[in-house]
Amino acid sequence: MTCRARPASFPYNIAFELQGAGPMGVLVTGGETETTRLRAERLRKLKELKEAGVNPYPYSFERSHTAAELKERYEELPPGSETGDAVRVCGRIMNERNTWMFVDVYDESGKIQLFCHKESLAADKLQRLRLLDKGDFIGATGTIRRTRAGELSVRVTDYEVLCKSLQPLPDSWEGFTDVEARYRHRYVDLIMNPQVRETLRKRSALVRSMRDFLDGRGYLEIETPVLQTEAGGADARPFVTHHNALDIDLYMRIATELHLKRLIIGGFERVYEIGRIFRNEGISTRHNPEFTMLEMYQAYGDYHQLMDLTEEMLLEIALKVTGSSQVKYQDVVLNFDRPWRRVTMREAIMEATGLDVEAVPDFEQATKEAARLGVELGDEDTRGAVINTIFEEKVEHSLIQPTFITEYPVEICPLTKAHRSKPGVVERFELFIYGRELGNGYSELSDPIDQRARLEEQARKKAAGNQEAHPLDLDFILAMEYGMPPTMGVGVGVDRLAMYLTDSPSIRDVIAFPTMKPLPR
RNA sequence: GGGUGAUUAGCUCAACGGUAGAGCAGCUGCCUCUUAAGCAGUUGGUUGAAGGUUCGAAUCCUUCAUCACCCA
Repeated sequence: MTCRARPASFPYNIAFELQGAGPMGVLVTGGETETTRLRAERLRKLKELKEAGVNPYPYSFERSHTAAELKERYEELPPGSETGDAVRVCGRIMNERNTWMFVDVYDESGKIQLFCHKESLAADKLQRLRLLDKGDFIGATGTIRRTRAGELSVRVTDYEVLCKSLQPLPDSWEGFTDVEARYRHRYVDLIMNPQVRETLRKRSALVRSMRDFLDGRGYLEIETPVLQTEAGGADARPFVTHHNALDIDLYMRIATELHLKRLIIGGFERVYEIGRIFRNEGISTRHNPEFTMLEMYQAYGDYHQLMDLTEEMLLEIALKVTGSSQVKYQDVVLNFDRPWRRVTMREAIMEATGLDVEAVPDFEQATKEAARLGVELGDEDTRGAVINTIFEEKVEHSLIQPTFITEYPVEICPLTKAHRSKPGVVERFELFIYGRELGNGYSELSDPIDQRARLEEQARKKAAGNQEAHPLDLDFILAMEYGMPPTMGVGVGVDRLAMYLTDSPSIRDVIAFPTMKPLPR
């Protein structure tokens, strides 16, 4: 049966689908394509290897050195010199020159060149090299030499195939640059673009130093539920899922806040979680539907101490990940040295627009001021919400260097303690870097009666159709009635921080497998 | 959600109403020599999908899909 003659009812199976491929290996059925041909060549070589008694998918390989270890160890070896030092190296074949005389093999640490010459490699093994392709894995035994051209090499005396690859790799000279293909086939992106591996390594270092910082100060990392009957703790739409045995809908968490506070109520004084958060919102260079956030809570502290701690932590992370407190990001240099600027929202708006929001008495006046400033409003329904929108429109984008904005309107902060001396505002800060929100912290509201009133107000908004309003989590209020000590708590966007510390323009660059809309079958 | 743009060989890109091309990869041969991929030859396409206009469409129009950027 030919592919083209295949009736529509032909049963799909993976082996058949893999026959053909569209652009960048997007699997399709049927059709004689270039990929089919390239793949068929590799299948032919695979068959020939098997016929020659070679297992192209063996079980292990005992390596003596990585490429980087050899480079370091033989740094002083002069060009043109041979040693008798036997080594065993392995990795992926990325390049071949002069009909397999020179083979570039990459392991995770870097490149090592294989030198395959008839003087040292048996004739049948030499001939069999031609059954290999770029992308295959190889393990080689040989002796160390440095070529006249100065390239550290292994003079191969024997080798074995460690994996036969069936898919052609992109052109290594022109590179693999198609953004969509890179994200959809991240494994190819990782093979071809070393920068991608470096970015993910730095992200790993970031998370590690974040943990080190908190663990070193006695914070306890505790995991809280992803599946919840109410998704609270933030203004966001949740994902809904279903539990079959219980036959109930569950929501995926949009914050870890309400559970971490329950732990404070339970007696832990320093807790944190670096956890995956899910928000059912749009996708952009700054938003992925699932992302990672640090939330940290500490008893007996307030938002002033919290700003100090946040500064200290982020400076330490920047130093550990990038080696400097001065971090180049896109067109600017971000200065993480302390102290960072702290300014109230009122002052920031006044500075940018001349408007003193303290002189704005109510919602009606606030909307008039917004209109006067050319700020378009959406579904803002309170004075505080309008002021916040004015801030977002007129100030936020200008906060390039790390800046704490403090004293938010009470209406938009249902989980925050009222300011101890100023009416209408709460003890909250948001941290802005490069014009974007990176962190959010406050003196946590601990009055159960006030908390209930604020969440009931949110629930009214939710009932009225505001899908981002907080739900009324009665168990959370019950917990709070048992008593929560004065507490400070902060959330920090790990992905956005990773963007800054790796100079990545898109959040997708710092997520190994970003969310992609599926292609039609 | 709105606007703008992109989608052509495995990869990177041309061709912009008149015969679908190049480089690299692949294949064959030669060569035991290097690093921009040794030399020579050669294969490879439902131009994202479906309609439409036209003597003729990769090119113009419509719808759809995906991605990017900007705005909300």
